[in-house]
Amino acid sequence: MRKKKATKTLKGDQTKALILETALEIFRERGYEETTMRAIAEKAGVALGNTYYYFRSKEYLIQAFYQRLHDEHLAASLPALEKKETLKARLQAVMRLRIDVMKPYHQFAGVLFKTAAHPQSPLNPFSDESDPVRDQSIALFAKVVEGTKARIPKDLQAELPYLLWLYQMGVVLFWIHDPSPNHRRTYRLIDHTVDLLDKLIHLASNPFMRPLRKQALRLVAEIREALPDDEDEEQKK
Amino acid sequence: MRKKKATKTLKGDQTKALILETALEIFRERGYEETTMRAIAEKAGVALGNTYYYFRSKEYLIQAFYQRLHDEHLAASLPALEKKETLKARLQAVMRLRIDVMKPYHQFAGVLFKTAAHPQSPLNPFSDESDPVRDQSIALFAKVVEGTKARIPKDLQAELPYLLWLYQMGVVLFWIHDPSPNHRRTYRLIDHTVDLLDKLIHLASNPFMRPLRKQALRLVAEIREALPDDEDEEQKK
DNA sequence: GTCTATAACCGGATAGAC
DNA sequence: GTCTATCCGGTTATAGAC
Repeated sequence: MRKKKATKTLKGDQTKALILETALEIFRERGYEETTMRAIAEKAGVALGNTYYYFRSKEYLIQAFYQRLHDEHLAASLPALEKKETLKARLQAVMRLRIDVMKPYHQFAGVLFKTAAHPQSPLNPFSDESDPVRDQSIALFAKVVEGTKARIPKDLQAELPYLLWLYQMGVVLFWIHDPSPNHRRTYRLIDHTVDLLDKLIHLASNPFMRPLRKQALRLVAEIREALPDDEDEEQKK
Repeated sequence: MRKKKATKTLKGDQTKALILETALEIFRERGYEETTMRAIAEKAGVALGNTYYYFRSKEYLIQAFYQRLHDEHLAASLPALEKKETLKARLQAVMRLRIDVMKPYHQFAGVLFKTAAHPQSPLNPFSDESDPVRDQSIALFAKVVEGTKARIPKDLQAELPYLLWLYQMGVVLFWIHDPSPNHRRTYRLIDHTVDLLDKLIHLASNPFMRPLRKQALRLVAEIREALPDDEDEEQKK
């Protein structure tokens, strides 16, 4: 009995993985909109209905993709972080790796933000605590901050990972719109903004800035707390 | 001959307006996704094909809505600006009016951001110079800045309207996710961020901050210049 | 140039049999 | 868990009327 269940789960996992791989493959080739669920099913050798058995909608394929992106990003970042000491170098490395990892999906990635910005979407990065990717991603930035010797005030240090995650979203948004060859502009943007952010963080850490910093951080905390749940409003669908 | 053409155009405009009104009405009631093109046509008393004659797709209805939002916002802002002198008061008034104007469309507005964030969408506020709404919207913030006596350095003054427009987008994004009754949280967010922004602008205007300010503004200029055209990459569709 | 009516296509999603 | 059949709605096409 136990055995049987185990095998079945395994088989299910395999099919699910197969469908996801196939989908991502076609997404890379043709983009998201141009890829039909029927095409995915056919190429994966399963029935249309079966893809819906594993992924409730086409959008859920993106969610799975999201998780995988993070896994790759994390795997690439950890060794890089071991070699860097300063906040600036660590942040720059992690941000650049994010783009490296996403590179093969540039044209497909536009859809990411499209659905991510939709409050009612399961992909919305702000709500849906059910979605752990966001927290994992913020945790990565916590690692970036923790590993430095920089003397950052506690209050700022606490919110910094979240703020850097937001910053990352901004950079990705830029990257999606960046048509320059090899995404040169995005890499340049990262270098410049990291430099600037580093300076700003040090400026904000100055005791002279304490009142302003406190006010700004209170605001950030408010925003964080306000956002996570909008599930209540619209129960339907 | 001339007469005829004029009359016909007029009639066309009326029909177009009728379709848009009807669409917005149903959008307000049922939301965007739940509103079918067939329902719009039926309620407006026109044939399905006719709605496509005036609006190339369902998304283009949103674009028209966008323009109308701005018109209303502008009309509400101008008189308000005449009564305010300080940058802080002017900015606060304009931001609050933005939410006032959008209020009836709260649940529908989620789609705005969804499509707006998509690089390939005609609604993307960054590309598509064909879309004049963005420039008009930035121009409104230019008015907000110009009308004050605050001694803001020229370089910052030049970019400030754009930056405030970005800030507005952030606030709207927050509002879309804000389920609090009467959007109280969004109004509070506006009050707090306006206060903070006011302080930051004055801080950035300090001669002591000149190098950092210059660096930040160079960055902003770079971003502005990089974004506006991604039409080239994807010609298809 | 504006509009109707109707049918058809296409692709996301669902139902229900096996 | 997998399949086939079907629905539903955005979109297109056609053919013709004012």
